[in-house]
Amino acid sequence: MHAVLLEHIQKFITLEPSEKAILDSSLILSKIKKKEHVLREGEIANTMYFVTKGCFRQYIINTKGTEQTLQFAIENWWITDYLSYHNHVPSHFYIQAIEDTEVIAIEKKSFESLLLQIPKLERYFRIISQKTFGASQMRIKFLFTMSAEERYRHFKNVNPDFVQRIPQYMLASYLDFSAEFMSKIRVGKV
Amino acid sequence: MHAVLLEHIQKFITLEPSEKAILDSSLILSKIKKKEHVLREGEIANTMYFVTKGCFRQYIINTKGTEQTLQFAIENWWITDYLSYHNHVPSHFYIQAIEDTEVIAIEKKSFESLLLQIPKLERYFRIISQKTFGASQMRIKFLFTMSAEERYRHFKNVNPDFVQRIPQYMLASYLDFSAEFMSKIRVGKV
DNA sequence: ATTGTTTCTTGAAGTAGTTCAAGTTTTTTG
DNA sequence: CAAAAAACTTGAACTACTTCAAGAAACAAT
Repeated sequence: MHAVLLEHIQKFITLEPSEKAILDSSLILSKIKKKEHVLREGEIANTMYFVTKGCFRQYIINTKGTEQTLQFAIENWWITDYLSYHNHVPSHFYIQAIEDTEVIAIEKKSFESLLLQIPKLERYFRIISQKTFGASQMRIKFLFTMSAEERYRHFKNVNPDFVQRIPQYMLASYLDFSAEFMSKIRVGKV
Repeated sequence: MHAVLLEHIQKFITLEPSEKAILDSSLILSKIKKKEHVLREGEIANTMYFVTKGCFRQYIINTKGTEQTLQFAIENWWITDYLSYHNHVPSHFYIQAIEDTEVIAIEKKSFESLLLQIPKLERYFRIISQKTFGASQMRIKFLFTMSAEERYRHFKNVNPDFVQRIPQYMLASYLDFSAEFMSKIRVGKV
């Protein structure tokens, strides 16, 4: 039923049939329409989302009133504001669907009870969050060492399909330059 | 014996006396002299470090030959290159002591066997790596939204003692501006 | 104490990117 | 298929930072 998540989990741990059944019965698939938010600045994040189809983005609104995307979450990614989630503090971020998106949403309460029922899941989440942090380190490395154009070319090489799929101004802000500069890079006027 | 780590772990999970004993017997404290490296670019990270005293930094050498610090690890922080660690690929980073430093170093093998003996530790590492990732998201937010001077003032407000403790050029690169510009910010010539 | 090494400072010149404002194209929606 | 909304483009003026080169200060080691 929740085949996508189950497969992802089983890349890292092995589940008994009984555990799969528990998982299956405690997860709810939910559909989020394009442009809908699942988290806004100031709210406390108490849900984790696993994207099975579509795409979320995490963004902020800066002092100039411009949106800046900090992260995308496509198929097979978990997303939430972990700091708000763990520390019960208001979030600095918005999380929004940028396409019609299907997710498995888990509330903190059900998440904790799921971990009690299937302690092995702690391992799964431990491994993926360590890897996610590792990816975030690489992201900072790229931001520090590459020019705007290099960041764009590199991102496009690694994610050719994804680049086609999203508004270019969102990608520009994710790569930390302006929408106008993105336009110039793409035309080659830089 | 390894009181610092034990305390840190017990902020998140509760250990039985027997589990504490296992932990205690399987951990080794090690001392790293100032400027010594525990990881170099190209090597595969297969050790995790928990800093009990002193300070590590993770850095790269950019195309101009300048060192750029991506992260500091002080007391109570775990550090390694998680991407290299999990994927068995050569690291992009250096990890170096910037003071005489005491760490608990755990090799991948002993780490895995420790997790088998005390599965509860999965939970501990799950929680701290989620929080660490959360912190990394905030770091990217600050890099995106604040000017160089704002980043410096903010960092100094949050970590007044730490700023005193490290070479300013390392902090400059961590905040993503040049050592010269740091100097000008501090004097107020900007 | 003296020498070498590391870190910090200063100013002048340069540049990779931003900002603004306006127009154009593409996509979405009733 | 119109009309509205969203996304993209363009050029000109600007600026927050970098780079370079050289000297000064602080620190460490014999």
